[in-house]
Amino acid sequence: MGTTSDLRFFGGADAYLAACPSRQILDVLANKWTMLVMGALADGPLRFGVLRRKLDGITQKMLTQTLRSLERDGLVTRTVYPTIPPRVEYGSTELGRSVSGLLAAVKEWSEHHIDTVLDARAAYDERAAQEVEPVTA
Amino acid sequence: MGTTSDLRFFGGADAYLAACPSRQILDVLANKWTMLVMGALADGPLRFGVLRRKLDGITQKMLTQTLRSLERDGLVTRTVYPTIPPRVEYGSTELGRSVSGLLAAVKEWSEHHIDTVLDARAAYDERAAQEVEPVTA
DNA sequence: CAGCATCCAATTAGATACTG
DNA sequence: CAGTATCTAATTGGATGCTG
Repeated sequence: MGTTSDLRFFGGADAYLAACPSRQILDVLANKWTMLVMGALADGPLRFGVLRRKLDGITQKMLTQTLRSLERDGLVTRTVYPTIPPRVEYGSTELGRSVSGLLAAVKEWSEHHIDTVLDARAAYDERAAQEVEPVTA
Repeated sequence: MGTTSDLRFFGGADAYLAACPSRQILDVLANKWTMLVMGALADGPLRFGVLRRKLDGITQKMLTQTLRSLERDGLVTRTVYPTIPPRVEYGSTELGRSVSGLLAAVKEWSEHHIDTVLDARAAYDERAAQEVEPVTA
């Protein structure tokens, strides 16, 4: 590791500190739609409409908003083909690909462990219910 | 891989589907405070007050709320020592440890790439500014 | 098709006061 | 110390209508 050109926070970024800029991008990444969008784009570029159908439940507003945010932060590219009707493709940048794997891992963990989580949740809720309502006998 | 006892969604969980339960835990994980809390607990148990000071900027309310949610989902343990004043320790469960590494990776990515992101953001904003205000000459 | 603008409902988060 | 409870401010998100 030689010298780098940008040392603003080199080696000093700490997301535990509220004022650290890394919190800004962590906020963007720590978002349900960001996780799913980056995961969907990891395999290659997709058109807006395809993305919207893939991310079941997302509204047009949220998808646009999420994509703009990711584009602004250099994680996603936006390519407009001036056809009629317009056609817009979104793809992952190299920077984006460097993080999409991490986000996909979280998504996959969720899919693999949801049953265990649901069991824990049910057990917790039942325990809580017994404590407030020890009446029955 | 033999048979498992819980097949509710075995092999079928898909976070892209709005109705898939995995979305529920993804929502919990895809949260700034969850990322930081799980990261902080990855190295070992911590007391409430220590956690609060470590996670700069978190309010007592948000910390309690986040910890309760993680405890409910089986990612975090809560141990109360009935001393005076009370002492409560939070630690990662085995399930929690299986995901905290993934979350820590996202946090670390943020710390390592924040400068690049900030540059991209500045460039994007400048471009946007020029487009609306081509006046100056 | 891929948006933007607007209005409004709902959720979330902060501040503050109080407790075992 | 480690909370709970409450009130309010701010943000988010959904629905709808319009446009190049």
